[in-house]
Amino acid sequence: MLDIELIRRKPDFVKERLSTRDRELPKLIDDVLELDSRKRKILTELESLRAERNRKSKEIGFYRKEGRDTQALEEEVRKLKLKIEKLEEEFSDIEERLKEVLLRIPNLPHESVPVGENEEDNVEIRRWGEPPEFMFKPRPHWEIGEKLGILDFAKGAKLSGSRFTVVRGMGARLERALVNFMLDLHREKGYQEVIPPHLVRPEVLIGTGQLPKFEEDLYRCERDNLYLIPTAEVPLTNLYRGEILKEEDLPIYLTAYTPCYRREAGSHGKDIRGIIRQHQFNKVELVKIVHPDTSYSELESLTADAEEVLKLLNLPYRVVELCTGDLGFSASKTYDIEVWFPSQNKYREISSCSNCEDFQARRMKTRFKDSSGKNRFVHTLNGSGLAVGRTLAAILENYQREDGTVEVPEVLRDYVKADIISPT
RNA sequence: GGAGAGGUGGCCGAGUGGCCGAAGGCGGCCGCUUGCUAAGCGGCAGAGGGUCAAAAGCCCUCCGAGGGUUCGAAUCCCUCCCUCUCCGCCA
Repeated sequence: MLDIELIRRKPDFVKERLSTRDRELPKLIDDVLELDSRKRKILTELESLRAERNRKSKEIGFYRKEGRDTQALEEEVRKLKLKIEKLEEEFSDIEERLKEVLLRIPNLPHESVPVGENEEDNVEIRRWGEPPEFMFKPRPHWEIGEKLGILDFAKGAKLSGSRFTVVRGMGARLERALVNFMLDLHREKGYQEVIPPHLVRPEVLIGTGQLPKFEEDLYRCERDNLYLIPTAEVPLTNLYRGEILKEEDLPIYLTAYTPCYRREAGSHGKDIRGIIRQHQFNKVELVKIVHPDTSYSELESLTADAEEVLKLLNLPYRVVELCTGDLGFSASKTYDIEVWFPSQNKYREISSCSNCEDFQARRMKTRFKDSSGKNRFVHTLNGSGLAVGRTLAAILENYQREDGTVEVPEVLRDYVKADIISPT
C-alpha cells in the first residue's frame, strides 16, 4: 500500500512514478485524493460531535452524583447520537471505498528502474557462464525426461489435468537433492530455515499484495476460507505481520522450501509442454525483513545468494533488471535471474528478486522501533533461491548427452548418490 | 466433533457501567547517586488518526473482530475468530 501522506503531499510525483508502469494508474490517484478529502471532512465533523457527546455524558455522571435532574441533557445526547450514527455510516462507506482503491494500486518503481513497457525493455545487467556447445541437436527437457522415465506427463494429466506432472525415480531424487542443496547453502549464508503453512488466511495474502487484485490466480479452499500459497514469500513475509520489532532484531533472513500453487489464469497456451509452467511446483524461497536504510544493498546480496546456486550448479545464466512496465505489483525494483535453455536457445526466468520497500510492511503493519523511539515500517525483500522444477529442467537440458543420459552436476552427486541419470 | 476456560499496552497482570487508555510488576529510555557489568533514587514512554505551515496544545478512535443495550461500555448482551485444557478421532 502506498503512503497516503505521500499521495497527499506529492500527488504529481506519485502519478508520474505510477504512469511509468501503466498510463491508466494516475486516475486512481485522483480517486484517492477525492475520497481522502471527503473522508477527512466528515471525520472532522464526526469527531467534534463525538467530543460533544463525550463531554455531555460525563456531565450527566457528575450531575447524577449531586442528585440533579439530567433528563434534558440525556435527551440532547440522544439526538447527538442519531447524528453521529448517520455520519459514521457515511464515513465508513467512504473509508471502505478508499481502502478498496488503495489496495489495488501497485508500488512505486524505484527511481533507478529503467522505464519501459514490457519484457522487451528489461535491461541485461550481467551474464555468467558459457552456454554449452553440443555436437548434436539438444533436446528439450520434456523429451529427455520422458525418455529417462523421470517425467510422466500422461500420469500427471490423468490425476489432475494439464500443467500437472508426475516426477519419478531419479527425477524425484534429483529434485529432492536440489531442495536440500539449496536449503543447506542458504542456511550457511545466514538464512533461518522455516517450514510454513501452505494454507493461509485472506488477510495474509492482502499483506503481501496477492489480494484483492489477483484472486483469479489463487487456489482457494472455500469451506475454510483459506488459500493455497502461490509462493513461500507469502507466509514468510507475513510471519511478523502486525508486530513492532526491535531495531536490533533486523535484519531477519528466512528461507523455506514449499510447493507453490498457481491457477495460471490467463497464461493459456504459454509453455504448454514441459515443466516450466505448472499449477504446482516446488520452490526454495528467500525472504529478508530489513531496516529501510539497507534494503537496496540487501537486494544486491539476496540476488547474489540466488545466483550462487546457479554458479555452483554450473548453469549459465544472466541477470536482468525489470523495467517499470514489467515490475510485479508489490515490487519497487526487481532483478530476474534467467537460466540458459539450450533447446529454446534462450534464457528463461528461474528466479525473481525484489525489494518491496515498505509497500508490504504497510499492508501488514510490520514495524520496528528505531533508535529515537519512533515506529517505522520495515522493508521486505523476496527472491527465489531457486524455482526447483525449472532448475531440474535446466539441468536436464544443459547436462544432457547424446545418448539421452544426463550427467549429475558435481555438487549434487553426494546428495543423489549417482553421477549419471540413465533410463530405468 | 463434544465439554470447559480464556483473549487487556513490548511481556506478565489487575480492572464487572462514568476522571480507566487502563493499577502493579518486568523489560525499555533519560537523569542522579555509589570507585567496577550490580544495586538504589527520580523522571519519561501504548498504537493509530484529525486539527495546525510546524511544534505545543486540543480532540477522536483502539482493551481479539463485528453488532447491540445505555446519556455513558474494557466492563452487560449477541455473533464470529483465535488460544489453552480434557474427551473423541487421527499421521
